[in-house]
Amino acid sequence: MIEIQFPDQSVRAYPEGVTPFEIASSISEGLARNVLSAKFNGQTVESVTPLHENGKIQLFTWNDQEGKTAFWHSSAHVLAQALLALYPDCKLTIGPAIENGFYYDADFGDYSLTEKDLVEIEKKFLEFARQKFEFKMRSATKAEALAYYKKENNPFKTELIENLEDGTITFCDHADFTDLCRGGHIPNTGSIKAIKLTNIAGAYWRGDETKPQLTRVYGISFPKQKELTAYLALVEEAKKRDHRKLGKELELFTFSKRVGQGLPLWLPKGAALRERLENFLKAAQNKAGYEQVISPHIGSKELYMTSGHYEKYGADSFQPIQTPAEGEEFLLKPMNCPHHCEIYNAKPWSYRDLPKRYAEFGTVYRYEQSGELHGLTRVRGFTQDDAHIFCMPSQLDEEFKKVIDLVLYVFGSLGFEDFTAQVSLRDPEKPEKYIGSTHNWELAEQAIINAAKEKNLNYVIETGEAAFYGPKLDFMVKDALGRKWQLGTIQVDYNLPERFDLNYKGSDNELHRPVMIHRAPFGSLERFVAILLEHTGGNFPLWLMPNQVNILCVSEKYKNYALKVSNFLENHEIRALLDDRNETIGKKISESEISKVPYMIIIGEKEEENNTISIRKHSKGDLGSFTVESVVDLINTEIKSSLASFEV
RNA sequence: GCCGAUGUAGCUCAGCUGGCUAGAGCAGCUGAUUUGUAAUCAGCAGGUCGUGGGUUCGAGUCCCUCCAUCGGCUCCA
Repeated sequence: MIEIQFPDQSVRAYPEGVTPFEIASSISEGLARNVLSAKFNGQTVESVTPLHENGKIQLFTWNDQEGKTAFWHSSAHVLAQALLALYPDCKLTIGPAIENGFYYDADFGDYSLTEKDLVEIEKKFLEFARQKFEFKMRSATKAEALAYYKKENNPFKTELIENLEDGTITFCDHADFTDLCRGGHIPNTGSIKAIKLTNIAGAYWRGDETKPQLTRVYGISFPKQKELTAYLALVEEAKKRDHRKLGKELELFTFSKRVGQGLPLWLPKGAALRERLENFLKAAQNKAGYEQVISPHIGSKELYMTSGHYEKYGADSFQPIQTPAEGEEFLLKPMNCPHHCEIYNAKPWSYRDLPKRYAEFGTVYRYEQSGELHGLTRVRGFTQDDAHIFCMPSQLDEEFKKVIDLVLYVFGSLGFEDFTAQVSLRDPEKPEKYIGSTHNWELAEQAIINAAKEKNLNYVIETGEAAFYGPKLDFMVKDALGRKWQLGTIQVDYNLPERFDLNYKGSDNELHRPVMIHRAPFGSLERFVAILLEHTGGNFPLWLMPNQVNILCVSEKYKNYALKVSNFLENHEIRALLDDRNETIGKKISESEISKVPYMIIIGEKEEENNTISIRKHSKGDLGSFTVESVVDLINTEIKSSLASFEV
């Protein structure tokens, strides 16, 4: 007998060789039916793996992420089986579970798979799934594994196996299909009741641009048809919050083929919104001791050679502009840091002057590959809410934490709660990607980790994600469709001060090197507005709204009174628009609701007589009759309550 | 940049396997209506069917080029 401990700490005895599935059956028939995967002593095991020692068991169902992962991982096996059945010459590579579903990469040779083919593949998939094939793991020696895929003439699998240690290689069989696999399956294919192959894409073998491109088939599967239907409805709903769609509908920004791809044009409402964001941050930065600076949109090529950016990105950038007579070379400014270094260098500094905090809403231009452009989230010209802090090494920790406070204030005031902090460190295996001494990198990485810990950030560490000159703390958020984007960023940099020979006179009367912090709470105004649009669905916080109030006249007769109301609001700094068109009140309300204006003031005979107004709240309906003064209070109270407080 | 898909009026879309002057709703303009909490009625106007080429008696529809967009990959200072 062995002793099995459950997550609630209770312990039960089972015969040696018991499987997780049998354990589930011993608890309840329902659990046995629903159990999808299991962990034993923290290790993922098959639900049919016999257990031979005492240990802790965790059983997972569809309600657990682990259960879903096993479900989708197993679905990938069935997808591979279906692909091979329909396209016997295709070469399978890998197919993992992902956050929402799974994919499989395969080489179809000269055949190019299209969406029309997906229907057939789905059919084949379900045909296999229904047969309740069991997933069975088996070990193989390296020689056996290689022999199998040599016979299959599959160079991709062969390459994978070459890199594996002999003795650790396992296969998973179901039906007559077999695949190289580490494990983690559901008991059998029968529980996969619904499948949707969502799209086809190209993907490079092993994620390497220089290697062959494979065809990737994405899919998602469910234990019930109903859940697939609900999922697809959810995706449709999310598409309505797409910032590209809302930006057009709300007249915030546009693009023009003639201006050029990836170059956003801000329409009046969008520009005003953006300006409010800028003013909001400027006010906080003033409080926090920042000074505004301004730098030009181009800079001499030499500037970026000094900073090291030219060497790193020069070849893949917009190419230098040359002056007609002298042949001098200038680059469109791709980042503000080198300019700010030269601003720092404009005069000598004492340690008493530090930290210096230079802020600029700096518009920069970067050549992004055409296939990379995406609405406002990835563009070729954008404005960073940039600032560079030059401080003594002893001030670094405190300055870094102050920046975190500022970022949290910005996120708080805009209702962003759903973000993760990502500590991006260098990849120790690829030192050639980075500049600067190991010692400085270690200092900087430690400073960031300390600050993240001390500020109680919920952070994850990603190696290999650092900038080439230093590690970063990035604030990541998801868009409507769950894609991750970086918004705020804070970066520690020992390298640019070195390259620009920045210094200050210390108390010892010697010259010392300052440390530099790059930071941008929004990241870029473009991306920030995009994500804000998707998070709010266009219902921005009231203080940001292009129009806060629509004044709607029941008929043109009440225009004069409406004008008085309009002027009153304007004098109280409320953004109100008067709709005195010859249209029915129903139509005006409908249009106002569609344009998401937060408040409507309705003015007719009653209101004019009693010197009142009636208020309707967007998506809520009629609030009743009020004085004009009370509207101002209502709006100001709402604005105050939505803004976080910022103390320095 | 790579793989795949898409491109018809300002917007959202219809136009079947190629066949008369390319349609609708919304928005716009004109007129009537002066309206009470999500769309008043009528009329008018609006398109070289993304671009350039080709096939054909005939192309919005088929083929190719380029451009842009969308979904991924790669990249992201």
